[in-house]
Amino acid sequence: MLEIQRIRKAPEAIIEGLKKRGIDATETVNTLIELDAKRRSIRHDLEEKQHQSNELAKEIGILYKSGRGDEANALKAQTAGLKEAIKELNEQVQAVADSEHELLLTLPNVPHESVKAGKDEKDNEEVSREGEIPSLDEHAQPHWELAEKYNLINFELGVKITGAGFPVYVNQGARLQRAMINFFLDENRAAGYTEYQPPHFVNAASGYGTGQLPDKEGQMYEMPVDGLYAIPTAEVPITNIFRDEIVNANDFPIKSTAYTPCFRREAGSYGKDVRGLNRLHQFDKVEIVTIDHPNNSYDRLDEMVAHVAGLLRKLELPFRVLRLCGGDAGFTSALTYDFEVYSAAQERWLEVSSVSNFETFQANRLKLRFKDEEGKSQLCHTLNGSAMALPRVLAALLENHQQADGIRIPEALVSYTGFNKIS
RNA sequence: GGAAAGGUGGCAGAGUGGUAAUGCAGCAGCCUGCUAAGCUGUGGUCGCGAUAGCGUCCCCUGGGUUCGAGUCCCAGUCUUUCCGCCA
Repeated sequence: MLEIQRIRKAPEAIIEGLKKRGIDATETVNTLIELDAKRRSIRHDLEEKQHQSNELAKEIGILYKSGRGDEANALKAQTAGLKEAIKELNEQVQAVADSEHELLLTLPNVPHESVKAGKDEKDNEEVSREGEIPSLDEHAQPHWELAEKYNLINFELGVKITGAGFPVYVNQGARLQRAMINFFLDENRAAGYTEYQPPHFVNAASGYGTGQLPDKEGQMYEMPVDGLYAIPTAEVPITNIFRDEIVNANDFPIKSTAYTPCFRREAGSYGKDVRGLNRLHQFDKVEIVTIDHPNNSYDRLDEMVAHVAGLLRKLELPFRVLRLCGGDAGFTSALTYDFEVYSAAQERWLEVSSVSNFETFQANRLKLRFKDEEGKSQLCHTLNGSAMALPRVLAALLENHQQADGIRIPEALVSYTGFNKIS
């Protein structure tokens, strides 16, 4: 959620920035400014009346104490009108604040200056590319065939137990999953991230805190009896650790990592892209979350990007980094870098990680702040990224490292898997 | 699931109708041969204001009673303890 103060201060900059997303926010911004002015003016009146009322109550108290009940009763008569006015103003201010808030929620984050205007993924900019795309022979198979051939993943079994999109990993497939989780967590920990094991269900307040609610409600699995939601990413429980907190500026940067399964309904996505591991209802992911001072958040973003690149390098996967254009970036993001690994057998790029700086957009809803040098509360910047999402890494691993007699496990993973080849 | 007790500032902890004691911690300043010291100041929020300052709201949440609510009433919620069930 954008800060109303920021809109009030520089409405033109907001409107200009949002144009990169292909949004004309002129009307919304103008309405917001009107509502904001109205709210503050009513509030001013309200506070004045409340002040009068407080003063009167105080006087009445003093009069009673000194035994001058008659005078007190005379004053009491004056309070009736004030009370009425306060009640009414209160309702007015609430109504204006509600519509202001509602409107504010419709505005996405303003893109960073480096973000190009654009409509969709075709307008994303490639900022770097690394690793060699293997030239596979004609017998090269996509991962869903490899998974079956080597009995790594059983999709049908998942359908029997639960439903489509809930695969069962078996044997070396299961061990590889466990190995990757440990590998990623160890790497993240070595890079200074504190490891967490958070709940896999969250309450509604946490859903609102990170912005899954109210807009993406249909994307989460929900347990209405208990009012809980299955997490779509570890970002939700991890970031909400810091909800309503005033963190110590000396602790910056606050770096956290967690492995969790992720649950997504993926309502409305069908077709080719859902084949195999490309789109699942339950998958494993190791997430990194960073909280930092506004002055340092972009340095931190670069660090996180470098860290994720290091992971892919160790997995010996060819990848490219994209800076998402305005139209393709997420609602809450100011700047997002996507990592895509080339899937040789599918002959296309697969998104394996996404690293974003949300600036204050998330912190504003979370009320996540720190005390600046002057002792004033200021919103933190939050960033997060996947490091990494397992299914597509697994897919790329299987496809890119396939050989005639099996699948080669990259060096860095061998001590985790306990085997260097899938056969 | 049953019963009881209880949610007060970063923490501890008073306050049963008159507008949030006190201690500790943190921060800022001052002082200093009593040195694991002393003194002073310092909660959050939003609004007005250039600063100083002024005001509003905040004692789990939402309602209610009252001139006035941390305190009384109603509803909800969470925590703790005991019992039951249980990996």
